This record gives sequence, C-alpha cells and structure tokens, in this order.
Amino acid sequence: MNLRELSQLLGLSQTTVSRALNGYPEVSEATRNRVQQVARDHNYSPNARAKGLATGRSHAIGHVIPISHRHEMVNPVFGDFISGVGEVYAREGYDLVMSVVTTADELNTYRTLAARSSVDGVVLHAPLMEDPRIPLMRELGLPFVVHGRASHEELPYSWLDVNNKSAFQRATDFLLDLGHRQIGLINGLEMQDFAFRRREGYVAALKSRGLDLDPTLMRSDEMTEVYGYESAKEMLQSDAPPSAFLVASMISAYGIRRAIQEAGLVMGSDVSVVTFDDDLSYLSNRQDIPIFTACRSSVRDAGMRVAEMLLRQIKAPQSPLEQTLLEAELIAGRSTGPFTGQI
Amino acid sequence: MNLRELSQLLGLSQTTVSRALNGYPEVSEATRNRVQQVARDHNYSPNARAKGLATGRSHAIGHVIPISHRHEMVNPVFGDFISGVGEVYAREGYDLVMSVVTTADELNTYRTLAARSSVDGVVLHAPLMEDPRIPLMRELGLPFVVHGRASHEELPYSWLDVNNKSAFQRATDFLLDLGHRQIGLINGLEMQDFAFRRREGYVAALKSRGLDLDPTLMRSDEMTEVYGYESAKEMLQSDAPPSAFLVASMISAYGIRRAIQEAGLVMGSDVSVVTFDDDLSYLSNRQDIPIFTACRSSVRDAGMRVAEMLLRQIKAPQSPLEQTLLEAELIAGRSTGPFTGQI
DNA sequence: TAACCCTTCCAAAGCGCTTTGATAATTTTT
DNA sequence: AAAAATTATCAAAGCGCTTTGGAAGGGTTA
Repeated sequence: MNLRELSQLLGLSQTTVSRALNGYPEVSEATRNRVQQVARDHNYSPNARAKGLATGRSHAIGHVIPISHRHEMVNPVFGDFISGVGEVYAREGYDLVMSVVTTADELNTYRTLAARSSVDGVVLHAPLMEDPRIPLMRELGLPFVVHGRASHEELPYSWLDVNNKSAFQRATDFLLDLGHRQIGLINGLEMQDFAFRRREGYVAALKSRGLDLDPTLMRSDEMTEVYGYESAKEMLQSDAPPSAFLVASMISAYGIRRAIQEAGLVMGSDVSVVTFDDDLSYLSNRQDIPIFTACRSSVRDAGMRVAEMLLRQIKAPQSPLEQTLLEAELIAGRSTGPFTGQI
Repeated sequence: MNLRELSQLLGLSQTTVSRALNGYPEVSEATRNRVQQVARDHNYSPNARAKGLATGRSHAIGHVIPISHRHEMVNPVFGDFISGVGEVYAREGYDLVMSVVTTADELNTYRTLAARSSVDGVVLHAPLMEDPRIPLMRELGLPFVVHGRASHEELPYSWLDVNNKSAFQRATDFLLDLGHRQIGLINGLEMQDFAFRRREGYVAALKSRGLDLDPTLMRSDEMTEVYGYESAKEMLQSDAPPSAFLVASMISAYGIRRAIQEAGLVMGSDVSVVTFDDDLSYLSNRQDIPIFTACRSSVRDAGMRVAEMLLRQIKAPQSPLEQTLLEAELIAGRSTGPFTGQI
C-alpha cells in the first residue's frame, strides 16, 4: 500500500492525502479524519526512503562502534547507553543506524555516512584526549554530540560528560577522610579522556593533602574482571599494600573483591573499595545498602540526554551548542570503612 | 557531489557513470577506470535513500530490542552479539538499524518496519517458546533469522541456536561423575526458550541416573550478579545444601562465587560451579586455566553466523531455510572438583 | 450582480538514483 | 563495399514521497 493507491482508494489527490497525514492545515477536519482512518485500516506507513529522498533527511542517527581487532572488546556500558538513546529515538520517530567497524576504518565510515547522507547526525563515543573525529565532523557539516569530552580540543562542540575528575577527587577524599593513605588506583585506559580525568581527580586529592604519588599503586588498562583481580592481588602482595582501592568499573571491582577475599581479607573492613558505577541494569549495585561504595551516574540516563541534545540540534540547527556536565553521586555502601592498620 | 554533477564533470551520461561504478560490463575499461578515479577524488558515494528508492531495497537489517519497562534490562550478551552481526554487515555493505522499544510496542514495530520497507530483513532475538513474532514475520513476508528457537513453533523457519539441552545435560553429567548429587540450578527466565531447554538438559541428566528433582534447588530469574549471590547463599544455608551449582551466566556465576567465599567455603574444592560462558569480551573466562568450568559458545561468533545466514537468504530468496545447531564446548576450569562430603 | 476572499483541493515538478530501450560508433562478416 | 553484429554511450522513465503554484467552489462584501 503506497500513497498513490491510498489516494485512489480515497478518491483524493496524493497531495491532499499527504497533507492530511502530515498535519498540514489546508485540509478540512472531515477529510483528515477520513484519510487517517483509511490509512490506519490499511496499515499504511509512508516508504521511509521515498520520504527521505523528498525531504532530504533520513530521520536516522548514526552510532559508529569501533572494534579494535587486537582484542574485540565491546564495552559493557554500550548496551545501556544504546538503550537510553534508543528510547528517545523511538519516541521521536528516529532510527538508530549502527556501524561496527575496525578502528582503522572508523574515520572513513563517518565520511561515507555523510556522503551517502544516510544519517541526520551522529553520536561520538569514548573520545580520546585529542580526537580527530571532532574536526572531521565539523568538516563534514554533520550535527554531532560527544558522549564525554576531548580535553585537547580547542574549538567548541556539543558534549555531555560526567564530571569524572570531581567524582574521583571526592572518592579519594572520602577514603582519605577514613584514614587511608595507600590507595590503589585501578583505572581504565588512560588514552581515553574519561580515564585521564579520573586520574587527575585522584592525583588532585592526594596532592592537596601533600601526599606523594606512588606509581606502583596506579594501573591503567581495559576494565575486565581479571584485570581488577590481578592488579589487586599483586598490590596486596607487595611490601606496602594499599588499604583501599579506587576502581573505574563495577566489573573490575568484582575482580578486586575476589582478590581481597582470596587473600583472606574482608572488603569493607580490612580493605576498602570505591568504584565507579554506571548503574548498568545487569550489574546493579542497588541494594537496600549498596554492595559497593560508588560514584554513581547512570549511563542509560546519559544516553537519553545525549539523544535529546542531538535531536534538538538537528531540529534547530542555528541553536547554540550545548554542554552538559553531570555530577556523579557518591553513595556509601558496604565496601568502605575506616583504616584499621590491619593490612 | 551527486551523480548528475559527477557525470557532468566527466562529460558522460548518468547512465554510464552509474554502470561504471556498479560494475556493469557494457562500459569500457578505460572509462570505468576514469570514472572510478574521479569518483574517489571527489569522495562520491551514492545517496543511500535515492539508491534504495530506485532499487527497492534498503541494504539494512533490523534488530528490535525490547526493553521491559518493569526493569530496563539490557542483556549483556547483546553487545557481543551486535558486534558479531555488525562486522558481517559492514563487510557486506549493509546497515544495522536498531529499534529499542517497550515490549508492548514490539510487534507494531515490526509491522511499521515492513510497511515503510526500511529494512531488507530482521534478526529475532531471545525467542519465547511460543513466539508471536515468527508467524508475524511470515505474514509480513520479511526475511528473518531467529537467534535461538521457539519450541512450540511448528512451521519451519531459519534459526541458529546453541544446543542448550545437551550442554546442560553434559554439564550435569560432569558434576554427577564427580560425585555430586545435590546440584543447584541457577537458571535464566524459563519463559525464554534457551532457559527452558537448559533446564530440560539438567532434568534429563538427573532422571537418567534415577535421581529425584529437588524443587528447592532450582531457580529461574533474570541473570544478575545479585540473583546468583542470593540464590546460592540461601541454598547453602539450607539443611541439605548443594555441593555444586549449575548456572546460566557468567555474571550470576560471579555472584555464586561470592556467596561461596562468604560462607567460608572454597570454590572448586568444597563447592563446584559450572557456568554457561558466552565468551563475552569483557567477562572473559579465558585464562591459562579458565576460572570457571563452563559450557562455552561464543555469542559473537553466533552473531556472525546469523548475519551470514540472513544475508544469504536476502540475496537468494528462493534458497531453502537454514537451521544451524551449535554444540557448546565443555571446558574444564578451576571451579569444579570431586565431591568431598565437606558440605 | 460583480468583485473579492477564504477554504479545500489538485497537477506537476523534483529529490538522486537505476534501468529500459535506443542510438551512434566501431568491428566483423558476407 | 554493404550488411550484420558488437561495443559504448545516452535520453528518459520510474521508484514513492513532498511541495510549489494554481484552480475550483462557496461565502462575503460592495
């Protein structure tokens, strides 16, 4: 069922039917109702490609997911983020077009996306400190919003980010206030902007109390369970083991907890742990009393906000760029306690 | 840069340029090379919508992700599966169109997808035992492949599934061979076909040795860490605690391990655990010796195969339906050992 | 009654591509 | 050398929609 058939069925022109369905005023209420009714009865939906060709927009948003071929990591955060943006897109009638590409093809994928004009805008994920995608998007003239920030980017752009620095600074302060002095930092890959900023927060907190940094207490890698486990295990076996850990992901926190238990220690009394909690649905930390003390910021919520920002920008291209900085909550759970000197 | 501009630039007709770029034979090699060169120089890619409108196909595959609004769960398996299908789509020049919808809207989303003809085919996720999507897809005439199976569906359809029953039957046998008799089953939601089949495997193994089922040892729920923890904790506190657990996901297995450690027991000697391992990149169980004894089947690999099946079907609609049954490997790790009677 | 103005509808062009059916240009066959 | 076959190119139609620029029809006003 296409527009021509539908209009013949109704004894009206395509013009009138199109206007009736798209809410234009120059059609009487009576005909509009009749048209809508018949369209519904025949389960008519306009052909997406034809509509797009005529209007010049695709009503689709692009998400490019790079897979490094060394270790095909799919960030677990990704699912929840997508579910957040996806909900908004669905509500607003936009499609989500995803391209899974190798990091080598990434920039070309954006070029092609723009050249074929298959999307009206894109969301940039996991920015590096200096990210070539941002100037590229400007060059291509494609609306975009960055989830995160690129510290070294000088020109303005739209972004939404969690205040990673203040979150980790507060978390570190929290541990310091509990009396901990040896705090292990189990960070994500520090080429990623978020991880770099978290480290800055950790460093700032220590510095402001005049404490020295101990490089043996600072790790940076892909945030798996095993990484958390191995890092914590090694640190706990050292001569001056940390009495607390600050960790960048729930999954690695599980690993740290395992290392603590395996060492015959108790998390929350012997060793404290503070984690960053993206509030993932399958890795929930939400109990009566949360298992982990954590900086919490829902990545699903971030996805919804990013989507709204981008759609606003697409609908009103002249509107000013938006920047949103979210503060993570620091929620106290069972995994922290005062320094006991037991370790 | 569009086709008209490009052809003017070349002093050729649109026809010739189009044929040159699409590999048709009725154009000389000399002109073809010239056309391709100039197209590349000007970064020309044909407009996706115009091409789709002209050819009648979208070169896109739909994935509909339902979010139950009770608890906005995004299955962690999802990310790896998407990265698998996405890699194949990218290689074959297809887009991945994702719709995140509430379960209530799900069927209508498929209807709309078909009516607007925005995709050339769809992948069905997480089938129920009796799944209304399968007859609907037939009605809509949209090519589709199911990841999993629907036990109660009678007519043939394309699917790819892991042999969940034999996997859990082997796993149960493995535990029985080690001397365990009280085996806790921490299953997924049994309205899902895969979970139902896993349970069948567990039941079959017990029955074939003349053992009775103990309903207090069988749980079914969304597979979170806390679910694994709570279930194991309760079972271990009972009068006749299990000496082994069979669990449907790595995440819940983490929870079980935690409950075991917290009870002062050692996983792998006091209590054995076998899990299903989807080989997720961020939850890797791949060590020199795997942490968990597990039925392993890579969901990323499954995604790649599903995508290949679907694209084959789209390219040759008359070709017969394909059914693929994968066997999971049973890999021995550190989490299992002979029954000691210590529990 | 004529002139004018809304309201309601429509014919036709255009979006950027593919593809059909011809037409020139060249080569081969008779 | 003329006829036939092949090669290389093109003009134009069509995919299904939106949108521009009218044009009827009915009601008001002068």
